[in-house]
Amino acid sequence: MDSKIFNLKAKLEVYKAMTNGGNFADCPVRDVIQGISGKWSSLLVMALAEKPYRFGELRRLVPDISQRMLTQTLYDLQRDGYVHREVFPTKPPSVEYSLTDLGRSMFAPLQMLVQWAELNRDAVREARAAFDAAQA
Amino acid sequence: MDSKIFNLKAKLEVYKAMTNGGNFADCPVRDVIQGISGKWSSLLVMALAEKPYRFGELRRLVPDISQRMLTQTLYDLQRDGYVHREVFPTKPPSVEYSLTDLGRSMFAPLQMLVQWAELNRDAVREARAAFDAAQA
DNA sequence: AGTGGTAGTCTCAAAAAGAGACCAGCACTA
DNA sequence: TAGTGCTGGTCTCTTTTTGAGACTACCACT
Repeated sequence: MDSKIFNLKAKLEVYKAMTNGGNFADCPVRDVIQGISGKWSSLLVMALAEKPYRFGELRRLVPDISQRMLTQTLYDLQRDGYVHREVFPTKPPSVEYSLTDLGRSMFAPLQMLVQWAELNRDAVREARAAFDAAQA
Repeated sequence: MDSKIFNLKAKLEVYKAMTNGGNFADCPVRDVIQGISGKWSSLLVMALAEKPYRFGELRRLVPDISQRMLTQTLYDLQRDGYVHREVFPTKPPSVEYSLTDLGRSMFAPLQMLVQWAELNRDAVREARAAFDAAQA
C-alpha cells in the first residue's frame, strides 16, 4: 500500500468526533461532494466556467436537460455559493448565471477529473463492454 | 475571461462531430463522469483506495448505505473497470473488493476534489445558511 | 437448538428525475 | 389586430432511482 494515500479510517474517526459522535452520515465532505456530484451540476459548472450564460442559453447548450432540472440545479448551485444569479430588467427580463469565486475555485479540481475522463473514456468503455460480454 | 480556461463551446462542437452529429446527449465524458458521480461511488472509491475491503466491512464503514445500494454501486464500479471483485472460498465465502489500476488512476483527480471539499466545506455551509436566511 | 457472521436478493414505499403543458409580458409579423 | 415567438420559469403526471427492511442459505460456535 502506498503510504501517501491518506488513511480513510482515521479520517472517519475524526469525522465521527466532529459531528454527533454517532455515525458518519453527516460527514461534511460528503455533504459538499454530494452538492456537486449531481447529474447536471458538473456540466453546468463547466459551462459557466467558460463564461456567464442566460437560462435559455444553458438550455440550448445542454439540450437534454429538462427546464425543471435546469431550474433546480441552478438553484442548488446558487444556494451552495457556486453560482451567482442576476436578473436584468430587459423587456422580457433576462437572467444571467455566472460562477462566483467559490465556484471558480471548485472548478479547478473538477477540471482535473474531467480531463481524466477525457483521457480514459475509451478504457472505461472497453471495461464496460468486456464486463457485459462476460456476463452474457 | 481567463484564456486558459478551456472553451466548452468548442468542445461541444467536437463532441457533436464525434457522436451522432445531432445533440450532446451522449457526450462520452459525461458518460464517464456520471459513473463516478453517483451518491456512493466516490465514497467507496475513497475507501478502497486505502486498502481492499470485504462487503461487510464496507457496509460497516459506511453505516448509512443500504445493502442494496452497496451491491449495486460496487457492481457498477466493477462494470466500469474501477473495482476488482474476488471471491474467496472460505467456509462462508467472502468477497473482497479492491481498486484496479484504472480505479487508482481515477482516484488521483478525485482526491483533488475531496481535498477542495475539505478546505471549503465551511464556505459552502456559510453560503447555504446565508442563502436560506435571505429566502426566509 | 439457538445465535451470529458470510454476501447477498426481494419487495414495497418514498424520493428524485424526466416529459410536457401552461403562464405572463413584450416584440415582431401577417 | 390576431397570431407567433422569445423571455424564464412553474405545475402536474409518469417513470426511474433510492431507501428500508424482511428474507435466504450455509456454516461455526455455544
